[in-house]
Amino acid sequence: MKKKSLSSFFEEYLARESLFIDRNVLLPSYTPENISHRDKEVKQIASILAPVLKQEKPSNIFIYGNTGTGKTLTIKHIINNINLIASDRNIQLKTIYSNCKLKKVADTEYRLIAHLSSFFGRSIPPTGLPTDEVYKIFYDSVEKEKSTLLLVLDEIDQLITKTGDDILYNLTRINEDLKHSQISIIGISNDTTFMENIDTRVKSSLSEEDVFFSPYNALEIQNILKERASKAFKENTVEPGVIEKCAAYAAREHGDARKAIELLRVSGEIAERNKNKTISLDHIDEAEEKLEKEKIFDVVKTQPKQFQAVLFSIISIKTNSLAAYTGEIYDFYKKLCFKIGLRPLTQRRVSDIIREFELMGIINTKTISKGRYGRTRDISLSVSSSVIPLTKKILEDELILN
DNA sequence: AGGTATTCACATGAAACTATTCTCTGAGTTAGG
DNA sequence: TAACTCAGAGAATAGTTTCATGTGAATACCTGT
Repeated sequence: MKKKSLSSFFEEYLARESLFIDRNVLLPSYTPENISHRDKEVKQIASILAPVLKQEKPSNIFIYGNTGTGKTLTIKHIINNINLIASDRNIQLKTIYSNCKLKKVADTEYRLIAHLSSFFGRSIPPTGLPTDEVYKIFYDSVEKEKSTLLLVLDEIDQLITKTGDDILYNLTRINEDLKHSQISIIGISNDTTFMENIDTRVKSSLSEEDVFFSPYNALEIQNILKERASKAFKENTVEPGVIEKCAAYAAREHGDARKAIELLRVSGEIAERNKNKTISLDHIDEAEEKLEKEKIFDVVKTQPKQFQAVLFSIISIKTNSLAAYTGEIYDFYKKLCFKIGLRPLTQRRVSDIIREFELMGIINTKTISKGRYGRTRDISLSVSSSVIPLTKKILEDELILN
């Protein structure tokens, strides 16, 4: 009986007409043919990089701007084009794109170099070797290649803040030693203030050229969305006002186009699942809520026990009183640990954990001084109150399950 | 009243420690010639 | 004697702890009026 209904469900699913032509167009991994509203930047970067086609070393570039302003997209687009021409004309050129945020791939000095070496077919063990050794392997493989190397380091700020600026220094120094090859570094950063606090020597060598990506305004996001929507959805499936609303949402988030596109995609998915023929404004609201829920549930479930315990403490205190301070949370947390048989961490560590939750965007904190009564952080939840009870429930389950 | 010094309750920073995972090396062992 | 095994040294890394220093403003304490 059940089997039958299930198969009929699939039948129906297949028979139903999809709203999408190509869902991939709305995924973050999609690279469009041409990039709108970034002509100036494309031209600028292209002219800086053009010398590689004459076997000359282009300047290092530092690209910065907020998330979702098309930095990665633009650079990938340009790199693709250069690669095409280079292979056409038989020009010795190798480009490597590496995202420094990816855990276990390129988020430390050792791993970054190991990762880069892997592009030359050298596999390097995840640990055990001295870092110098890894540098040597990298150096040798680059030297043997006898070509120009364009190195794109995305989210380079993450790498530098985590491991210090030696890497950049070492990389630029390797370049000086190379005889038959040369390396150009293209650093991409989401943090617009990042350049201010790194070593001046490194600074001047990395940012021989600067390119700034300003946030898209609402109108530009609308255009981008329209373009994507026309490729992703069938005709007349998007109700009027939908694009505008998505754009407005993203403009609120500092012109983050990625978010707008994601919102549109999820709206489409919801509409399709509800068997609606069109995507309406209500679907966007639903999508927005769904995205927020997913964000927090993901975090909650994947965090280690200690983090969960801290978050649970925050939520518990927050639901009982208006203000939550570090001290109270730590007390609650310690009792909680005792109850569930967890070894409590020091307050120092818990303080860091709280900070990390803030970085994840789950809570907001504000350091305040209560004068004679000390200094602390005022902690508030930054997720909508509708998801809190459920989050608390999930945390409870996770914690008790040991 | 007005000004200055204290003081609280943490924040923030740096260094050191712990545990885990992994490679490399070289001594000892084994099996075949 | 060559091949193999296996323990120990050395690395990288994540997650902490320990120690040290910093900090903003409500109060306590003066001072002179």
